[in-house]
Amino acid sequence: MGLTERKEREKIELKNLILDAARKILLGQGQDGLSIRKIADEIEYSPATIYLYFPDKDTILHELMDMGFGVMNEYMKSAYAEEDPIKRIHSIGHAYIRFGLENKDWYALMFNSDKPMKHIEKCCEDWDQGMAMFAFLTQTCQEAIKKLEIKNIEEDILALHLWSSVHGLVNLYLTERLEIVQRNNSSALITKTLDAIIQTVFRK
Amino acid sequence: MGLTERKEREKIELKNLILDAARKILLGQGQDGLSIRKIADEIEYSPATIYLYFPDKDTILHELMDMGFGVMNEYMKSAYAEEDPIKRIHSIGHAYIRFGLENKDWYALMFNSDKPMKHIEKCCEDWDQGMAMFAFLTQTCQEAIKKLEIKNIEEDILALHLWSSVHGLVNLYLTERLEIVQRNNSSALITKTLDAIIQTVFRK
DNA sequence: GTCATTTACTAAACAGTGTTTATTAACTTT
DNA sequence: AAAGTTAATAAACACTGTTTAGTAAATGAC
Repeated sequence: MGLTERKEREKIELKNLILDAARKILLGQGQDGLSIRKIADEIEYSPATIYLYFPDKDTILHELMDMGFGVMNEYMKSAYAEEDPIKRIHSIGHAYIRFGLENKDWYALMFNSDKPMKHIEKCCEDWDQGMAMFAFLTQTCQEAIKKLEIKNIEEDILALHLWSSVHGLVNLYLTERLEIVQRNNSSALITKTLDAIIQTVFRK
Repeated sequence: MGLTERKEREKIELKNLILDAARKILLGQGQDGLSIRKIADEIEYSPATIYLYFPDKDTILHELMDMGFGVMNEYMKSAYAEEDPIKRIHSIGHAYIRFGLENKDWYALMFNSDKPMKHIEKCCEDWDQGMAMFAFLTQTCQEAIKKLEIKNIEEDILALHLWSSVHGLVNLYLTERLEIVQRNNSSALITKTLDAIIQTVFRK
Protein backbone atom coordinates (compact mmCIF):
# COMPACT_ATOMS: atom_id res chain seq x y z
CA MET A 1 0.00 0.00 0.00
CA GLY A 2 2.87 2.40 -0.76
CA LEU A 3 0.75 4.16 -3.32
CA THR A 4 -1.85 5.50 -0.91
CA GLU A 5 0.96 6.90 1.19
CA ARG A 6 2.33 8.81 -1.77
CA LYS A 7 -1.16 10.13 -2.40
CA GLU A 8 -1.42 11.29 1.16
CA ARG A 9 1.90 13.08 0.77
CA GLU A 10 0.78 14.76 -2.44
CA LYS A 11 -2.45 15.88 -0.80
CA ILE A 12 -0.50 17.51 2.01
CA GLU A 13 1.88 19.05 -0.49
CA LEU A 14 -0.93 20.74 -2.40
CA LYS A 15 -2.45 21.89 0.86
CA ASN A 16 0.85 23.52 1.74
CA LEU A 17 1.10 24.96 -1.74
CA ILE A 18 -2.27 26.64 -1.24
CA LEU A 19 -1.29 28.01 2.16
CA ASP A 20 2.01 29.22 0.81
CA ALA A 21 0.32 31.08 -2.03
CA ALA A 22 -2.20 32.51 0.42
CA ARG A 23 0.62 33.73 2.68
CA LYS A 24 2.38 35.34 -0.26
CA ILE A 25 -0.76 37.20 -1.34
CA LEU A 26 -1.64 38.22 2.23
CA LEU A 27 1.77 39.78 2.76
CA GLY A 28 1.78 41.40 -0.67
CA GLN A 29 -1.76 42.70 -0.90
CA GLY A 30 -3.27 42.47 2.58
CA GLN A 31 -6.34 40.60 3.76
CA ASP A 32 -8.64 42.55 1.46
CA GLY A 33 -6.48 41.58 -1.51
CA LEU A 34 -6.53 37.90 -0.63
CA SER A 35 -9.08 35.99 -2.69
CA ILE A 36 -9.65 32.34 -3.53
CA ARG A 37 -9.28 33.13 -7.22
CA LYS A 38 -5.90 34.78 -6.70
CA ILE A 39 -4.67 31.77 -4.76
CA ALA A 40 -5.92 29.54 -7.58
CA ASP A 41 -4.11 31.68 -10.14
CA GLU A 42 -0.92 31.59 -8.12
CA ILE A 43 -0.80 27.80 -7.88
CA GLU A 44 -2.27 27.33 -11.38
CA TYR A 45 -5.31 25.34 -10.32
CA SER A 46 -8.98 26.19 -10.64
CA PRO A 47 -10.73 27.99 -7.74
CA ALA A 48 -12.92 24.95 -7.11
CA THR A 49 -9.88 22.79 -6.40
CA ILE A 50 -9.13 24.82 -3.29
CA TYR A 51 -12.45 23.71 -1.86
CA LEU A 52 -11.27 20.09 -2.09
CA TYR A 53 -8.54 20.93 0.42
CA PHE A 54 -10.24 23.51 2.63
CA PRO A 55 -13.91 23.79 3.54
CA ASP A 56 -13.95 27.59 3.17
CA LYS A 57 -11.85 30.73 3.10
CA ASP A 58 -12.18 31.32 6.83
CA THR A 59 -10.37 28.05 7.50
CA ILE A 60 -7.49 29.22 5.32
CA LEU A 61 -7.40 32.50 7.23
CA HIS A 62 -7.32 30.55 10.47
CA GLU A 63 -4.35 28.50 9.27
CA LEU A 64 -2.60 31.71 8.24
CA MET A 65 -3.30 33.06 11.72
CA ASP A 66 -1.40 30.13 13.18
CA MET A 67 1.51 30.88 10.85
CA GLY A 68 1.42 34.46 12.06
CA PHE A 69 1.84 33.33 15.67
CA GLY A 70 4.89 31.44 14.51
CA VAL A 71 6.37 34.66 13.17
CA MET A 72 5.45 36.47 16.38
CA ASN A 73 7.16 33.83 18.47
CA GLU A 74 10.42 34.67 16.74
CA TYR A 75 10.06 38.24 17.97
CA MET A 76 9.34 36.95 21.49
CA LYS A 77 12.37 34.64 21.73
CA SER A 78 14.64 37.00 23.62
CA ALA A 79 11.76 37.87 25.95
CA TYR A 80 11.23 34.19 26.77
CA ALA A 81 14.88 33.94 27.76
CA GLU A 82 14.87 36.98 30.07
CA GLU A 83 15.23 36.07 33.75
CA ASP A 84 14.17 39.29 35.50
CA PRO A 85 10.38 39.68 35.39
CA ILE A 86 10.35 43.47 34.97
CA LYS A 87 12.92 43.33 32.19
CA ARG A 88 10.91 40.51 30.69
CA ILE A 89 7.77 42.65 30.64
CA HIS A 90 9.78 45.34 28.90
CA SER A 91 11.02 42.83 26.40
CA ILE A 92 7.57 41.35 25.76
CA GLY A 93 6.08 44.80 25.25
CA HIS A 94 8.69 45.95 22.81
CA ALA A 95 8.62 42.67 20.90
CA TYR A 96 4.83 42.87 20.68
CA ILE A 97 4.94 46.38 19.32
CA ARG A 98 7.80 45.70 16.94
CA PHE A 99 5.95 42.68 15.60
CA GLY A 100 2.79 44.69 15.14
CA LEU A 101 4.38 47.62 13.37
CA GLU A 102 6.52 45.45 11.11
CA ASN A 103 3.81 42.91 10.29
CA LYS A 104 0.62 44.84 9.68
CA ASP A 105 -1.14 42.04 7.84
CA TRP A 106 -0.22 39.26 10.24
CA TYR A 107 -1.25 41.47 13.14
CA ALA A 108 -4.63 42.37 11.67
CA LEU A 109 -5.36 38.72 11.04
CA MET A 110 -4.32 37.54 14.50
CA PHE A 111 -5.70 40.29 16.69
CA ASN A 112 -8.38 42.18 14.79
CA SER A 113 -10.02 40.04 12.17
CA ASP A 114 -13.23 38.39 13.25
CA LYS A 115 -13.29 35.93 10.37
CA PRO A 116 -10.86 33.37 11.78
CA MET A 117 -12.68 33.75 15.10
CA LYS A 118 -16.01 32.90 13.53
CA HIS A 119 -14.28 29.79 12.22
CA ILE A 120 -13.27 28.98 15.78
CA GLU A 121 -16.88 29.22 16.89
CA LYS A 122 -17.99 26.85 14.18
CA CYS A 123 -15.23 24.28 14.41
CA CYS A 124 -14.44 24.30 18.14
CA GLU A 125 -10.79 24.99 17.45
CA ASP A 126 -9.29 27.49 19.76
CA TRP A 127 -7.00 30.49 19.89
CA ASP A 128 -4.45 28.48 21.80
CA GLN A 129 -1.33 30.34 20.73
CA GLY A 130 -2.86 33.67 21.70
CA MET A 131 -3.92 32.21 25.03
CA ALA A 132 -0.45 30.80 25.64
CA MET A 133 1.13 34.20 25.06
CA PHE A 134 -1.29 35.89 27.43
CA ALA A 135 -0.69 33.19 30.03
CA PHE A 136 3.05 33.87 29.76
CA LEU A 137 2.46 37.59 30.30
CA THR A 138 0.22 36.90 33.29
CA GLN A 139 2.84 34.59 34.76
CA THR A 140 5.48 37.29 34.32
CA CYS A 141 3.21 39.86 35.97
CA GLN A 142 2.79 37.59 38.95
CA GLU A 143 6.56 37.31 39.31
CA ALA A 144 6.97 41.06 38.98
CA ILE A 145 4.30 41.79 41.59
CA LYS A 146 5.96 39.35 43.98
CA LYS A 147 9.43 40.72 43.41
CA LEU A 148 8.52 44.38 43.83
CA GLU A 149 6.00 43.58 46.58
CA ILE A 150 3.29 45.61 44.87
CA LYS A 151 0.02 45.73 46.74
CA ASN A 152 -3.58 45.91 45.52
CA ILE A 153 -2.86 44.67 42.02
CA GLU A 154 -4.00 41.31 40.70
CA GLU A 155 -1.73 39.76 38.10
CA ASP A 156 -4.42 39.15 35.49
CA ILE A 157 -5.69 42.71 35.75
CA LEU A 158 -2.15 44.00 35.33
CA ALA A 159 -1.57 41.66 32.40
CA LEU A 160 -4.74 42.89 30.76
CA HIS A 161 -3.70 46.49 31.44
CA LEU A 162 -0.41 45.90 29.62
CA TRP A 163 -1.89 43.91 26.79
CA SER A 164 -4.67 46.37 26.08
CA SER A 165 -2.17 49.24 26.13
CA VAL A 166 0.18 47.78 23.55
CA HIS A 167 -2.73 46.41 21.55
CA GLY A 168 -4.31 49.85 21.56
CA LEU A 169 -1.06 51.54 20.57
CA VAL A 170 -0.42 49.16 17.70
CA ASN A 171 -3.98 49.49 16.47
CA LEU A 172 -3.98 53.27 16.64
CA TYR A 173 -0.76 53.26 14.65
CA LEU A 174 -1.87 50.74 12.05
CA THR A 175 -5.20 52.46 11.44
CA GLU A 176 -3.41 55.80 11.13
CA ARG A 177 -5.26 57.44 14.01
CA LEU A 178 -1.99 58.23 15.76
CA GLU A 179 -0.36 60.17 12.99
CA ILE A 180 -3.48 62.23 12.60
CA VAL A 181 -3.62 63.20 16.26
CA GLN A 182 0.15 63.64 16.56
CA ARG A 183 1.87 64.41 13.29
CA ASN A 184 5.50 63.78 14.23
CA ASN A 185 7.24 60.41 14.32
CA SER A 186 4.48 58.23 15.73
CA SER A 187 6.54 55.04 15.76
CA ALA A 188 8.98 56.64 18.22
CA LEU A 189 6.05 58.00 20.21
CA ILE A 190 4.76 54.48 20.72
CA THR A 191 8.06 53.24 22.13
CA LYS A 192 8.26 56.24 24.41
CA THR A 193 4.71 55.67 25.61
CA LEU A 194 5.32 52.00 26.34
CA ASP A 195 8.38 52.89 28.43
CA ALA A 196 6.33 55.47 30.31
CA ILE A 197 3.55 52.95 30.96
CA ILE A 198 5.91 50.37 32.42
CA GLN A 199 7.66 53.02 34.46
CA THR A 200 4.33 54.24 35.81
CA VAL A 201 3.12 50.77 36.69
CA PHE A 202 6.31 49.67 38.45
CA ARG A 203 7.35 52.92 40.12
CA LYS A 204 7.94 52.81 43.83
CA MET B 1 -35.94 81.71 -8.88
CA GLY B 2 -37.87 79.93 -6.09
CA LEU B 3 -37.82 76.79 -8.13
CA THR B 4 -34.08 76.26 -7.96
CA GLU B 5 -34.24 76.64 -4.20
CA ARG B 6 -36.81 73.90 -3.97
CA LYS B 7 -34.56 71.74 -6.13
CA GLU B 8 -31.66 72.38 -3.82
CA ARG B 9 -33.82 71.37 -0.88
CA GLU B 10 -34.90 68.19 -2.61
CA LYS B 11 -31.30 67.33 -3.41
CA ILE B 12 -30.31 67.66 0.23
CA GLU B 13 -33.35 65.67 1.26
CA LEU B 14 -32.39 62.73 -0.93
CA LYS B 15 -28.84 62.96 0.33
CA ASN B 16 -30.14 62.68 3.86
CA LEU B 17 -32.43 59.86 2.82
CA ILE B 18 -29.40 57.94 1.54
CA LEU B 19 -27.43 58.57 4.72
CA ASP B 20 -30.39 57.60 6.84
CA ALA B 21 -30.81 54.33 4.99
CA ALA B 22 -27.07 53.71 5.24
CA ARG B 23 -27.19 54.29 9.00
CA LYS B 24 -30.09 51.92 9.39
CA ILE B 25 -28.29 49.16 7.48
CA LEU B 26 -25.00 49.77 9.28
CA LEU B 27 -26.64 49.38 12.67
CA GLY B 28 -28.70 46.41 11.56
CA GLN B 29 -26.15 44.43 9.59
CA GLY B 30 -22.74 45.93 10.31
CA GLN B 31 -20.22 47.45 7.96
CA ASP B 32 -19.84 44.20 6.00
CA GLY B 33 -23.57 44.11 5.44
CA LEU B 34 -23.73 47.67 4.17
CA SER B 35 -23.80 47.81 0.38
CA ILE B 36 -24.76 50.43 -2.18
CA ARG B 37 -27.41 48.12 -3.56
CA LYS B 38 -29.01 47.64 -0.15
CA ILE B 39 -29.14 51.40 0.34
CA ALA B 40 -30.74 51.72 -3.08
CA ASP B 41 -33.30 49.06 -2.21
CA GLU B 42 -34.09 50.77 1.07
CA ILE B 43 -34.80 54.16 -0.51
CA GLU B 44 -36.34 52.61 -3.64
CA TYR B 45 -33.94 54.16 -6.12
CA SER B 46 -31.47 52.49 -8.44
CA PRO B 47 -27.87 51.95 -7.25
CA ALA B 48 -26.57 54.39 -9.87
CA THR B 49 -28.62 57.20 -8.38
CA ILE B 50 -26.54 57.09 -5.21
CA TYR B 51 -23.49 58.03 -7.27
CA LEU B 52 -25.23 61.28 -8.28
CA TYR B 53 -25.18 62.31 -4.63
CA PHE B 54 -21.93 60.76 -3.37
CA PRO B 55 -18.69 60.18 -5.32
CA ASP B 56 -18.13 56.76 -3.76
CA LYS B 57 -18.96 54.45 -0.86
CA ASP B 58 -16.01 55.62 1.23
CA THR B 59 -17.47 59.12 1.32
CA ILE B 60 -20.72 57.71 2.70
CA LEU B 61 -18.77 55.80 5.34
CA HIS B 62 -16.99 59.00 6.26
CA GLU B 63 -20.27 60.83 6.72
CA LEU B 64 -21.52 57.96 8.87
CA MET B 65 -18.34 58.26 10.92
CA ASP B 66 -19.23 61.86 11.66
CA MET B 67 -22.69 60.76 12.78
CA GLY B 68 -21.01 58.21 15.05
CA PHE B 69 -19.05 60.94 16.78
CA GLY B 70 -22.34 62.68 17.39
CA VAL B 71 -23.62 59.59 19.19
CA MET B 72 -20.37 59.33 21.15
CA ASN B 73 -20.61 62.93 22.26
CA GLU B 74 -23.88 62.08 23.97
CA TYR B 75 -22.03 59.51 26.07
CA MET B 76 -19.36 62.11 26.88
CA LYS B 77 -21.75 64.82 28.05
CA SER B 78 -21.48 64.15 31.77
CA ALA B 79 -17.70 63.90 31.44
CA TYR B 80 -17.55 67.32 29.82
CA ALA B 81 -19.40 68.77 32.79
CA GLU B 82 -17.14 67.22 35.43
CA GLU B 83 -15.01 69.77 37.29
CA ASP B 84 -12.41 67.61 39.00
CA PRO B 85 -9.79 66.41 36.46
CA ILE B 86 -9.28 62.94 37.97
CA LYS B 87 -12.99 62.33 38.19
CA ARG B 88 -13.25 63.65 34.64
CA ILE B 89 -10.70 61.11 33.42
CA HIS B 90 -12.73 58.41 35.13
CA SER B 91 -15.84 59.67 33.46
CA ILE B 92 -14.23 59.92 30.01
CA GLY B 93 -12.85 56.41 30.28
CA HIS B 94 -16.11 54.84 31.32
CA ALA B 95 -18.07 56.78 28.72
CA TYR B 96 -15.59 55.69 26.03
CA ILE B 97 -15.88 52.05 26.99
CA ARG B 98 -19.63 52.15 27.38
CA PHE B 99 -19.96 53.75 23.97
CA GLY B 100 -17.67 51.11 22.42
CA LEU B 101 -19.40 48.12 23.95
CA GLU B 102 -22.89 49.40 23.20
CA ASN B 103 -22.14 50.62 19.68
CA LYS B 104 -19.97 48.01 18.02
CA ASP B 105 -20.64 49.19 14.49
CA TRP B 106 -20.17 52.89 15.15
CA TYR B 107 -16.98 52.13 17.03
CA ALA B 108 -15.49 49.95 14.30
CA LEU B 109 -16.20 52.65 11.74
CA MET B 110 -14.77 55.49 13.80
CA PHE B 111 -11.71 53.85 15.32
CA ASN B 112 -10.80 50.79 13.30
CA SER B 113 -11.96 51.05 9.72
CA ASP B 114 -9.35 52.31 7.31
CA LYS B 115 -11.85 53.05 4.56
CA PRO B 116 -13.08 56.43 5.82
CA MET B 117 -9.44 57.26 6.53
CA LYS B 118 -8.43 56.56 2.96
CA HIS B 119 -11.18 58.96 2.01
CA ILE B 120 -9.57 61.55 4.26
CA GLU B 121 -6.26 61.11 2.45
CA LYS B 122 -7.90 61.65 -0.90
CA CYS B 123 -10.15 64.57 -0.04
CA CYS B 124 -8.10 66.46 2.56
CA GLU B 125 -10.93 66.28 5.06
CA ASP B 126 -9.80 65.53 8.54
CA TRP B 127 -10.64 63.51 11.59
CA ASP B 128 -11.50 66.66 13.48
CA GLN B 129 -13.98 65.21 15.95
CA GLY B 130 -11.54 62.48 16.95
CA MET B 131 -8.79 65.05 17.35
CA ALA B 132 -11.04 67.28 19.45
CA MET B 133 -11.81 64.42 21.81
CA PHE B 134 -8.16 63.55 22.21
CA ALA B 135 -7.32 67.20 22.80
CA PHE B 136 -9.92 67.27 25.57
CA LEU B 137 -8.35 64.20 27.17
CA THR B 138 -4.87 65.71 26.93
CA GLN B 139 -6.13 68.94 28.49
CA THR B 140 -7.68 66.97 31.34
CA CYS B 141 -4.43 65.04 31.85
CA GLN B 142 -2.55 68.29 32.12
CA GLU B 143 -4.95 69.48 34.82
CA ALA B 144 -4.67 66.19 36.67
CA ILE B 145 -0.86 66.21 36.58
CA LYS B 146 -0.84 69.75 37.90
CA LYS B 147 -3.35 69.04 40.65
CA LEU B 148 -1.65 65.89 41.94
CA GLU B 149 1.83 67.32 41.32
CA ILE B 150 2.92 64.21 39.44
CA LYS B 151 6.51 64.32 38.23
CA ASN B 152 8.15 62.83 35.14
CA ILE B 153 4.95 62.43 33.16
CA GLU B 154 4.10 64.45 30.09
CA GLU B 155 0.41 65.07 29.54
CA ASP B 156 0.31 63.84 25.95
CA ILE B 157 2.10 60.61 26.86
CA LEU B 158 -0.35 60.07 29.69
CA ALA B 159 -3.27 60.84 27.41
CA LEU B 160 -2.00 58.34 24.86
CA HIS B 161 -1.49 55.79 27.63
CA LEU B 162 -5.11 56.14 28.65
CA TRP B 163 -6.49 56.24 25.15
CA SER B 164 -4.58 53.19 23.97
CA SER B 165 -5.65 51.29 27.08
CA VAL B 166 -9.37 51.84 26.64
CA HIS B 167 -9.07 51.49 22.87
CA GLY B 168 -7.25 48.20 23.38
CA LEU B 169 -9.81 46.96 25.89
CA VAL B 170 -12.75 47.81 23.68
CA ASN B 171 -11.11 46.19 20.67
CA LEU B 172 -10.19 43.02 22.53
CA TYR B 173 -13.79 42.80 23.67
CA LEU B 174 -15.38 43.51 20.31
CA THR B 175 -13.16 41.04 18.46
CA GLU B 176 -13.89 38.42 21.11
CA ARG B 177 -10.27 37.95 22.14
CA LEU B 178 -11.13 38.77 25.74
CA GLU B 179 -13.78 36.16 26.26
CA ILE B 180 -11.46 33.54 24.84
CA VAL B 181 -8.63 34.41 27.20
CA GLN B 182 -10.93 34.96 30.17
CA ARG B 183 -14.23 33.14 29.95
CA ASN B 184 -16.17 34.86 32.71
CA ASN B 185 -17.99 38.19 32.43
CA SER B 186 -15.59 40.12 30.23
CA SER B 187 -17.65 43.30 30.22
CA ALA B 188 -17.28 43.60 34.00
CA LEU B 189 -13.59 42.71 33.66
CA ILE B 190 -13.09 45.72 31.41
CA THR B 191 -14.63 48.13 33.90
CA LYS B 192 -12.55 46.64 36.69
CA THR B 193 -9.39 46.95 34.61
CA LEU B 194 -10.07 50.57 33.72
CA ASP B 195 -10.52 51.41 37.40
CA ALA B 196 -7.26 49.64 38.20
CA ILE B 197 -5.43 51.53 35.45
CA ILE B 198 -6.57 54.93 36.69
CA GLN B 199 -5.79 53.95 40.27
CA THR B 200 -2.31 52.84 39.23
CA VAL B 201 -1.59 55.96 37.25
CA PHE B 202 -2.79 58.39 39.92
CA ARG B 203 -1.67 56.57 43.07
CA LYS B 204 0.48 58.50 45.46
C1' DG C 1 -6.21 -6.75 -21.20
C1' DT C 2 -10.79 -5.13 -20.35
C1' DC C 3 -14.31 -3.14 -17.61
C1' DA C 4 -16.01 -0.74 -13.43
C1' DT C 5 -15.01 2.32 -9.89
C1' DT C 6 -12.85 5.75 -7.59
C1' DT C 7 -10.17 9.99 -7.61
C1' DA C 8 -8.65 14.71 -9.07
C1' DC C 9 -9.92 18.35 -11.25
C1' DT C 10 -12.50 22.03 -13.61
C1' DA C 11 -16.08 24.90 -16.37
C1' DA C 12 -19.95 27.16 -15.51
C1' DA C 13 -23.22 29.05 -12.78
C1' DC C 14 -25.32 31.67 -8.66
C1' DA C 15 -25.74 35.49 -5.92
C1' DG C 16 -23.40 38.99 -4.37
C1' DT C 17 -20.00 43.41 -4.51
C1' DG C 18 -18.50 48.79 -6.20
C1' DT C 19 -18.68 51.54 -10.10
C1' DT C 20 -19.34 53.44 -15.02
C1' DT C 21 -21.69 54.40 -19.34
C1' DA C 22 -25.29 55.10 -22.45
C1' DT C 23 -29.97 56.02 -22.62
C1' DT C 24 -34.53 57.47 -21.45
C1' DA C 25 -37.95 60.32 -19.58
C1' DA C 26 -39.30 64.47 -17.53
C1' DC C 27 -38.97 69.16 -16.56
C1' DT C 28 -37.30 74.22 -17.90
C1' DT C 29 -36.37 77.70 -20.82
C1' DT C 30 -36.65 80.11 -24.99
C1' DA D 1 -43.65 73.83 -29.98
C1' DA D 2 -38.58 73.20 -30.03
C1' DA D 3 -34.36 73.08 -27.71
C1' DG D 4 -31.76 72.38 -23.70
C1' DT D 5 -31.07 70.74 -19.15
C1' DT D 6 -31.61 67.55 -15.40
C1' DA D 7 -32.73 63.25 -12.77
C1' DA D 8 -32.94 58.58 -12.87
C1' DT D 9 -31.91 54.11 -14.52
C1' DA D 10 -30.82 49.57 -17.13
C1' DA D 11 -27.11 47.15 -18.29
C1' DA D 12 -22.57 46.14 -18.23
C1' DC D 13 -17.67 45.35 -16.23
C1' DA D 14 -14.71 43.22 -13.26
C1' DC D 15 -14.57 41.45 -9.17
C1' DT D 16 -15.97 38.30 -4.74
C1' DG D 17 -17.02 33.18 -2.14
C1' DT D 18 -19.08 28.99 -3.11
C1' DT D 19 -21.66 24.97 -5.39
C1' DT D 20 -22.86 21.69 -8.89
C1' DA D 21 -22.45 18.82 -12.62
C1' DG D 22 -19.45 16.79 -15.57
C1' DT D 23 -14.87 15.07 -17.48
C1' DA D 24 -10.67 12.71 -17.80
C1' DA D 25 -7.34 9.97 -15.78
C1' DA D 26 -5.68 6.67 -12.52
C1' DT D 27 -6.76 2.48 -9.96
C1' DG D 28 -8.90 -2.08 -8.74
C1' DA D 29 -11.05 -6.34 -9.94
C1' DC D 30 -11.68 -10.00 -13.01
